[in-house]
Amino acid sequence: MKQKRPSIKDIAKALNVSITTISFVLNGKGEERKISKEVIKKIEEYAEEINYRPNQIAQSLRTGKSKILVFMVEDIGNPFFAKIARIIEEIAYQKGYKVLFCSTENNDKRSRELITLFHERQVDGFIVIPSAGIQKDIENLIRSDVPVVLGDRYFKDSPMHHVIIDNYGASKKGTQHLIDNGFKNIAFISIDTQQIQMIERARGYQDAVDEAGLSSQILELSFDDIRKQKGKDSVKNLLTQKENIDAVFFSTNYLTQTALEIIKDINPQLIYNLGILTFDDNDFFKINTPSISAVAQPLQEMGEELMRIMFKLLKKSKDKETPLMQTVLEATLIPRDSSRRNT
Amino acid sequence: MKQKRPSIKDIAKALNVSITTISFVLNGKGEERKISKEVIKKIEEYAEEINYRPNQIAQSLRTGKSKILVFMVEDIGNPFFAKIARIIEEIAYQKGYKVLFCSTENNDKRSRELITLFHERQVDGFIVIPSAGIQKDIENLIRSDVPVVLGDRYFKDSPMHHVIIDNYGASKKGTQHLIDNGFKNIAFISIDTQQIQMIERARGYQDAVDEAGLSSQILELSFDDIRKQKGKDSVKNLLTQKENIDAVFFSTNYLTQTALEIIKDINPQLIYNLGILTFDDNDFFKINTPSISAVAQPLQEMGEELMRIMFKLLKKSKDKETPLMQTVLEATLIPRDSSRRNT
DNA sequence: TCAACATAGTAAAACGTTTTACTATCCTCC
DNA sequence: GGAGGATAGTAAAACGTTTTACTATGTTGA
Repeated sequence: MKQKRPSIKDIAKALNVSITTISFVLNGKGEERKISKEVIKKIEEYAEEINYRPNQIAQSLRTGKSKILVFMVEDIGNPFFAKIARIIEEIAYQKGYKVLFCSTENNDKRSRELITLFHERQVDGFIVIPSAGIQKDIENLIRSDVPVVLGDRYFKDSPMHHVIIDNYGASKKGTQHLIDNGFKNIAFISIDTQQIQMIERARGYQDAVDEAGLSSQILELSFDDIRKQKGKDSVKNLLTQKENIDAVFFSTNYLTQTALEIIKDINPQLIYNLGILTFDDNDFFKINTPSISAVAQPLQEMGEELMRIMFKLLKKSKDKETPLMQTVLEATLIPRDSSRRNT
Repeated sequence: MKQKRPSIKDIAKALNVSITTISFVLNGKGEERKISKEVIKKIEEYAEEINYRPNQIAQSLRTGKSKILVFMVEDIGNPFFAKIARIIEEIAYQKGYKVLFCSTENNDKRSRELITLFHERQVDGFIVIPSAGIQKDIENLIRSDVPVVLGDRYFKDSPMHHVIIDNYGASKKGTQHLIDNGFKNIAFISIDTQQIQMIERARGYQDAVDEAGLSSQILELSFDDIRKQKGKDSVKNLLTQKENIDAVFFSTNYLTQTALEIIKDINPQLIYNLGILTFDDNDFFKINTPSISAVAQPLQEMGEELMRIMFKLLKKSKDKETPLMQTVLEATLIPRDSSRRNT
């Protein structure tokens, strides 16, 4: 026999106390509301005994809060995002929040739909890795007083809370590392996007190369072409036609992944003669032969920082203005074999 | 000015119709309940016009359904699970369900807590990759009439709906592949666990080796030790002390990952002289030098099948018994360089 | 003595739905 | 002319909380 979960009403009946009193006591307002010690004790003990848990849905209906956060990423199957997700999940659960994950596929339309969907279902807050074209939608969201924190990227002319890394600096540092190791013709392979983080990375590369008096070579692939023949051909062209290229800096992890495949395809030996550096570390870069040097983003800190800001926003009282919280973290260069020049 | 979302009440007021009528119409029961065409039309048009969306929380409170599913995995940061998560997410959203992901860390206590947590918050269904010791908890869950589907593993003496692969067959086939390629001393490295899928994999290996008249060598690491020095030392011992071992079959992807690191550590050349085969494919195995042969699980089908069963369960009427749904899928052997014997 | 206040609670509305049970009006048929 | 049935709805309870406004009783102090 499946008996239903006890509700406040059941406690009320059993103890012959009013629902109100119980609610006050269980919400820790017993003292404040002048409920006597005995009654408080009686209620707490009984609640414990029957293992009472408030019905979250009823609470949500009444309070308008759902205790659910949503984490919108490009692709939850991408280890970079999956790892951050893991960290966020952990912190959220500790504070009694649950996290919904969803993949936007970097697609504005889909992102918009998801935002609407979750906004309607009244999630309490959004942690978003935004696709490039949803600035307006996010602005609307914020205007309707929903806590939003952006990660990894932001919108240039729209001040929002965010946690990013110093992409320009990291990229410049990475490029410099290649230069220091004696590479002279460094190509930068990136995504054809208006996303600020990619632009910054390209800028960092450009400046480093310029300052060293070297020539630059930027290849931008479209997000959709990457895994298709077209994308592969572009990379192939870059690496084979221009024979002078001696190192490649990839602006993001999934590019590297595809490119390594292509490089292997072109010529298995090529990888040993090419300097390789990638943004975003990955467990496998360490294992690869040669191991791949990376500019690693501080995932743990990013997750923690995103959540710190989110909880600040969740706690803030409606009336008083919250100051803009924008954190810029530093990436770490992890030099491995692939960026060593073998003479 | 933030205006609140329209509710049924607002429509009622605007159109001068009762709440009941509106609810019927919007739930498609207009005809059935003999509401006139004009009223139906009027209500539908107005709802459209003001972009009315029912409040899911109120619906949940009333109906007891939350339209939320939970997907419990070992670690959402593990690409194997992240990929399945992605597939499940996709299907769920299409049907108007959302998915909560959570990581159990293969820890019974944590799993139990999560089950309780979500059960209390009345999620509509559980898709679980169970840790070994939570059979009782899952049984309880099922007893209280919550749809549950297990993935990847199951409990031997407890009939539940599940989607698994033929681990024994896949493992045997993999081992056989190594044997066919001329390896004579194949070690099997696995996890020290009672989980059925691991036991089956070990059995497949054992049988294949036995049938070929070769000697077997099984190393079981504890889940906790894998990333610690202790685990590394064990693997190192196996590979260096017993000089006769010429191939290694890893029972799961994160083992392979750690092991490749260790192998590289011991001697960068070793990897070329060792046959390597792993369970679970990964984008990087293809890229690695040498590329790593894998026994790949059909992620897409697993996800689809899990959801197919879940929706069957969600739809079923309480009274009639659902037959046990247990799907066994086949894994695919992907031979790559690491299982080729270089003489 | 009685106004004022503190104490220890409680009743009832509200959140936004769904659903059961009801009603008012008209029509038909004998 | 009125019983019975169809038509086209509606009122109100219910889901389980939170919260506002209220009350009954006792205590104090001038």
